Amino acid sequence: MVTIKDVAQLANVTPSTVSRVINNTGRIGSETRERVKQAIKDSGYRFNRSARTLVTKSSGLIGFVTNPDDGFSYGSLLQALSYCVLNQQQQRLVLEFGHDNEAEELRAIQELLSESCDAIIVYSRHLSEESAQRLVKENSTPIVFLNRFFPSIAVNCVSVDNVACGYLATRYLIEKGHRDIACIYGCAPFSSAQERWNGFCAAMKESDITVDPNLTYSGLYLPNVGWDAIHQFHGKQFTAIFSASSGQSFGAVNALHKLGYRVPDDISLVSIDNHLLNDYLNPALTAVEIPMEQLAATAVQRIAMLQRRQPVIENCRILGHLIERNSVVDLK
Amino acid sequence: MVTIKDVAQLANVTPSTVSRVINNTGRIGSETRERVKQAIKDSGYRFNRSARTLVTKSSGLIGFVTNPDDGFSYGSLLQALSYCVLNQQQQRLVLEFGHDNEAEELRAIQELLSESCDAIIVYSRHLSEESAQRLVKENSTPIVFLNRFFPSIAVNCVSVDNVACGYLATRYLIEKGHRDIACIYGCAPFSSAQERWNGFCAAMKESDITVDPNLTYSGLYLPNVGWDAIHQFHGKQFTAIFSASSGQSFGAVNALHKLGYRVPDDISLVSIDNHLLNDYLNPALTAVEIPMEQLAATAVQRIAMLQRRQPVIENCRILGHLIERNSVVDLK
DNA sequence: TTCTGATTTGAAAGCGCTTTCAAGAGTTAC
DNA sequence: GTAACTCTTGAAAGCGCTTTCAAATCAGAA
Repeated sequence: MVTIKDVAQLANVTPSTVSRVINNTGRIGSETRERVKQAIKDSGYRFNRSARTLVTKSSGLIGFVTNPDDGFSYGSLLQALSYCVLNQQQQRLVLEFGHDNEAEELRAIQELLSESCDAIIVYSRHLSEESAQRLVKENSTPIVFLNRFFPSIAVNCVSVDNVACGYLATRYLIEKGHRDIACIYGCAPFSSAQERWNGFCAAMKESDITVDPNLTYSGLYLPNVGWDAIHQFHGKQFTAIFSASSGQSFGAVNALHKLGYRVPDDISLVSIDNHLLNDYLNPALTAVEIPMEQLAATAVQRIAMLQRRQPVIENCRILGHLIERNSVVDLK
Repeated sequence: MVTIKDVAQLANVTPSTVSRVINNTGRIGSETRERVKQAIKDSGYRFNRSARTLVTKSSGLIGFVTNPDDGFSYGSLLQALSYCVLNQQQQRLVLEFGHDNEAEELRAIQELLSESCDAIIVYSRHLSEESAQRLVKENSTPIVFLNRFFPSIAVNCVSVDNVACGYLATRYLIEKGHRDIACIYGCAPFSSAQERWNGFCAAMKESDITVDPNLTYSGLYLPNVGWDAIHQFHGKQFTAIFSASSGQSFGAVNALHKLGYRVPDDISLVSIDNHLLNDYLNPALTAVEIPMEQLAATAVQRIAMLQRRQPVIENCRILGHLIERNSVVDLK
C-alpha cells in the first residue's frame, strides 16, 4: 500500500508537506507543490480516508436510516440527496436498514454513529419521540428526522405538512362540485395518516359537508387496502374518493375498474404521494405531490444549521402541490 | 469522547483486554470479561470504526456505484442487497452516484476505494471494458459489475441473460398465435439493448417469421420512446408488441389507449423488467421479470469468492422469468 | 552587516484501535 | 521441589494521516 510517507520520500519532502498539498492547506512553494503532485501520480498513491477520519473526526459520510419498503419511497429521496446536494459537498451516503421495528432502527443509528458519520438522516416509522429526543441530546452528531414531527425536538425534524396535503386534495374535489366523497386513509405506524385524515375533515367541515362513516376506510398504505375500501364503498352513493397514499390509490383504481366503474366518469379520485405511476395509470392520477428535492435540500440545510449550532427556524414544514391529471371530473 | 482507554481504566485492565472483549478474540477470564462489559456500559463507550479500519484494513463497507435514474431501477437492488444479505454480515452500503458518464463513474469508484470498502458493486452504464479490466487488475478490492458482461473479466460480472429474456418474451407471443409482432427495443449505452433485440430475432427466426423493419423501433428505455414507437406503428398490420423495457412499455400502453386500441383485445404486449407498475397498469403487464434477490445474492456470493481468491464459475448469467398477467390475448 | 518579519518546510506527537510478544500466575507431572 | 505446561493479561508498536510548534530560509529595511 502506497502511503503518504512513500510519496514524501519520492518527492524529497516530509509527510506534512504532502498532506498540505493534498488538502490544499498552508502555504507551499509552487515548485514543491508540483514535485509532490508528480510523486502522487507516479507512485499510484491512494489516500486513506479512515486515517483522516481518525484524526479529524469527520468522515464525509452522511448516514441514512430507513426501512425496507415495497414502494421504495426512499428511492427518490436517496437520489435527491445524493445527486443534488451531497456530491457538491464531497460527501457520501451510508445506508442502514431498520427492519420495521424500533430496536432495529436504534441499532442502525448506533452503527452509523460508530462510523463517525457527519450527520444522520432518519427516515423512520417506529422511533418514539422519547428515543428520538434522547438520541439528539446524547450525541453531538446532527440527526435529522424526515417525515416525522416531534414537537420537543422540532429543530431536528423536516417533515411534510400532511394536514395541508389532505386538505388540498379534498378541497380540490369539493371545488369540482363533489360532495359525496369517500376517504381511504392510513393508520399507525404512519404519523402522516392521522394528519392527512385531519386535513380531509377540515376541508369537508369548511364546506359544511358531513363525513359519512360508511365512506371512510383506514389501513396500511398498501394496494390491497384500497381494493378492500372500494369493495366496502360499493353500492353506496359517492362520486369521488380522496385516497391518502399512492399504494392505496393503485388498489382502489384497480378495484373500481373491476367493479365496472369508469374513472373519472363515474368516480373521481385524488391521491397523495409522488409516484411514477401517477402519470402512467389509466387514467393518470391527479395527486398532491411532495417535492422530494425540496425535502432533501431542506434536510441538508438543516444539518448545516445544526452543525453550526445556529438558532433555527422551527417547524417549517414542506408543502405538497396538487398536480392535475385526468382522474377527476368536473361536476359543475 | 470515551475511548477504549477510558474503559480499560474503569475496568482496571489494559486496552488490549478491552479490545479482546469487544471482538471476542483470545481467551479472557470470565470475571474480567464481566467487569469490562460493565465498564463499557457505565462509561457510555461507543466504538470507533475508523480506528479499527485503519488497523485491520477492513471497513465493513460495501460500495455501490450507480447512476441517477428516473425509474430507480436500483432501488429494489439496494434493498435486496441490504436487507437480505448485508445485514447478516454486519456490513453497510455506501452509495456513490456517477453522473451518467464514465469519468464520473471512475471517480466514484476511486472514492470508494479510498474509503477502504471491502468490496465494490458497480451498476454502471458507461464504463468501458478496458477501464473495468484495469480497475480489477490494479486493485485487490473485489469489484463486481452488475448487469454488464465483460468477457475478459467474466469472473467479476454478474449479469442477466438478456438474450434469453428477449427470446422468452417473443416466443410467448408466438405461442399465443401472434405472428405480426412489433418490437420496441433499446440502444446504447444499454448493453442489454442489443442482447434483447437478438433474443427477439432468434425467437422470430425459430418460427420462420421475418422481422418487418417498419415494425421495429429503437431508443432509450423511456416512456416517450414507447409513445413514439406506437405512433410509427399506427396503421400498420400488427397484433402484438414486444417491448424491451418497462419505461418503453408504459409509454406504449399510453399511446395505444390514446389511439383507441384496446389492450390486449386489439394489441397484445409483453414487456421486460420488474416494475411495481406491471401489476397496476390497466391491463396488468405480462412481462419477463428479473429476480432481483437472486441478482443481489449472486453478487454477494461472487464477492465472497473473489475475496477468497477461489476459482469461480464464469459466466453464470441470471435468467428472467415470464410472469403472465393480462396484456396478451390468445389468438388460437 | 545585522535585524526583523514573512514564508516555507520539517519533526514529532497523537487520533483510537488491534495485535504480537512476553511475562506472570496457576496447574500438573515427575 | 522443580520442570513443563496452560491460561490470562499487559506492554508497546504501529496502522496512515493531520496538525502544532519550531526551525530554516529569504527578502527587505535600517
